[in-house]
Amino acid sequence: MELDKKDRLILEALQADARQSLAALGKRIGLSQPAMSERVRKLEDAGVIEGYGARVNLRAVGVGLQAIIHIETTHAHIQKYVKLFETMPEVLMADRVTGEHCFIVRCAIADPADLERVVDTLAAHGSVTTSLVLSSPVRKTVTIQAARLPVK
Amino acid sequence: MELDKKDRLILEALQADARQSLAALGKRIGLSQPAMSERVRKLEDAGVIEGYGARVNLRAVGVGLQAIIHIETTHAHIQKYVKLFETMPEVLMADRVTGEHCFIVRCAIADPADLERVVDTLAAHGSVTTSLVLSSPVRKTVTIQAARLPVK
DNA sequence: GGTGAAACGTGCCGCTG
DNA sequence: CAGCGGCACGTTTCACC
Repeated sequence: MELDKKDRLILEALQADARQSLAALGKRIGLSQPAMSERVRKLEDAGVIEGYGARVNLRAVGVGLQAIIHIETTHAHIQKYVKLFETMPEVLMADRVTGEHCFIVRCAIADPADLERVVDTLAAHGSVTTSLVLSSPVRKTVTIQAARLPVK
Repeated sequence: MELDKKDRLILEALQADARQSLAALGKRIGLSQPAMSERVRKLEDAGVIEGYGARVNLRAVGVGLQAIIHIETTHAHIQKYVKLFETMPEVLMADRVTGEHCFIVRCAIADPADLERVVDTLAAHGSVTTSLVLSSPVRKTVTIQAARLPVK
């Protein structure tokens, strides 16, 4: 789908606040409410907008810390890891990457015992290197998905 | 703020779809619409909900690839890097971490030339190690913020 | 829980390329 | 003539009491 200037403005505005009304959105962009409705629907149908999410403060749901864990393993274990990630609520994001590591995994950690458990679990089929997140100077909006909220 | 079971359900539901109506939300949770309205407002005021964002398909906005770049530098350059990140639209996320690296940075890349430019820029005050993202088996919802959408 | 106000979806018409 | 935006209407949803 081809995006024009107004589509980009709409995406910007919806990322800043996805719950604003179509009328407000229209006012900001310079379009009527029905026109906005139409454009947003098209962006959704074309898959440009994949959905809308709330940005939840992780500290408020008991996640005091995040860890970025690098995993090195052999090709034979790749699929096992993918399945493992899916069962772990602490795993916020897992990327398969090029380079000496196979996966880079971001985890939500409640406390040191939690971290230990996560590291031990992930070390099952490979070796792990753990970095703790001290601060996140840039964070262009990470939301964790509903079903995976770590249970407190 | 203390979250009860229903608050957690609300957070889940809003992360799955932030644009659903309060009435629909209430039906799902088992609360009246005014009660929902009140709860959501409190979650917002308490900072548990930090905002609402659209999840945008990065490919649709011209980002074909992501790279995770590790930066090693000396303490004197930390602040310079933070400022640098903020000026770079390609930087989606930057975390300061413990371990041998100082920063782990996730970048949105349009094409190889773009990657080269980003790497060169980031290598200004330290040394970088680049990993390309092949796939993201788990991605509990990353949205990039409006103002930083890479211009195509 | 109820009520006034605001938002949403739809159908129709006019403009423009 | 096709695509897109504006206007007006009925319906739903919201905020406040």
